[in-house]
Amino acid sequence: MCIPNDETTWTVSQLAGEFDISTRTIRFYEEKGLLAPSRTHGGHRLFTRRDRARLKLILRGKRFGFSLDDIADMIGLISDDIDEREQIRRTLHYADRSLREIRQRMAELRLFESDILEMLEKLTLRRDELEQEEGKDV
Amino acid sequence: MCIPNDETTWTVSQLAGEFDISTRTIRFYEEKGLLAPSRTHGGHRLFTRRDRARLKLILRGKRFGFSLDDIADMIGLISDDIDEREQIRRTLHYADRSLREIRQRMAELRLFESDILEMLEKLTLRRDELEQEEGKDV
DNA sequence: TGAAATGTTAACGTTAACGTCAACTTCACA
DNA sequence: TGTGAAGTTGACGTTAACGTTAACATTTCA
Repeated sequence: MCIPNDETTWTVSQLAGEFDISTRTIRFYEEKGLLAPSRTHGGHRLFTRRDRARLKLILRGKRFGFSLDDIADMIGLISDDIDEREQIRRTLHYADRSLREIRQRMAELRLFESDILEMLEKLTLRRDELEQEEGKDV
Repeated sequence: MCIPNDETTWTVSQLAGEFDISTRTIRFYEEKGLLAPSRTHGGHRLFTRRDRARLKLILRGKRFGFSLDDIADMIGLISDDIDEREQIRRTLHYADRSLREIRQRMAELRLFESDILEMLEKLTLRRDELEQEEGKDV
């Protein structure tokens, strides 16, 4: 009746290897409340498919210049002291903001692209100009 | 014969105000070689339309998580110790790389968007589920 | 089963990107 | 022409995001 639960798990170093970051980085994200992996009996971290997806999101956010605090807002901080409905409400709220932010960045990225293209064009022209001069001079 | 040169200039605080950054930030960018405004007789910085465009590019790059060193590569550091052709060659080289990088980010941004959308959808479902339960319980 | 690999927390170190004085100079304008 | 606003260069302070080391515990596998 239920979709069979995928019980695959990962260790810190496995995830660190996969995403090319240090284990320290992952632990740091947990310190900041961005991750909350479960533990083995001995206390070792155990990452589920859900934790992995969250890490992926964090790293993606980082690549766009969002601070860890920004990202915490976006994905909804893990707070044990509020109930699930409130948690969902918060996350939905920030998800909405995030979407707008992302679309804004998308537009900016296009501007950035055209800036670079323009620069490229001008420099190419200037280069050709210099080559002309050289042709005469030398 | 030539396009009339637009001689508009700006002071540090004018640009700082326009882009909502501190004058210190602008000076810092100059220290790093990212900007090279001309000076008045007295030594005050004077920004041309070109300098302003460069600053805009720097800030745009920053918003995508590029470090100042990355950006320096992208727009071509200002080095007096090489000639213009070499300068242009370098800048063209990095501009090319930058374009690829930018397009890569664009694709990632779309992934980011769909991640958030997916999360939004799931949470909305879960919320509705919770509301159903509450309807029964209370 | 025992030892090498991998994990843990705690604490201090590092670096990029500025913020914040201080002491002084230049600019704009009444 | 003088005075307040704005600018200048040091120099040191701060913060986010980890790196690094130490001292110890747990896992894994021959």
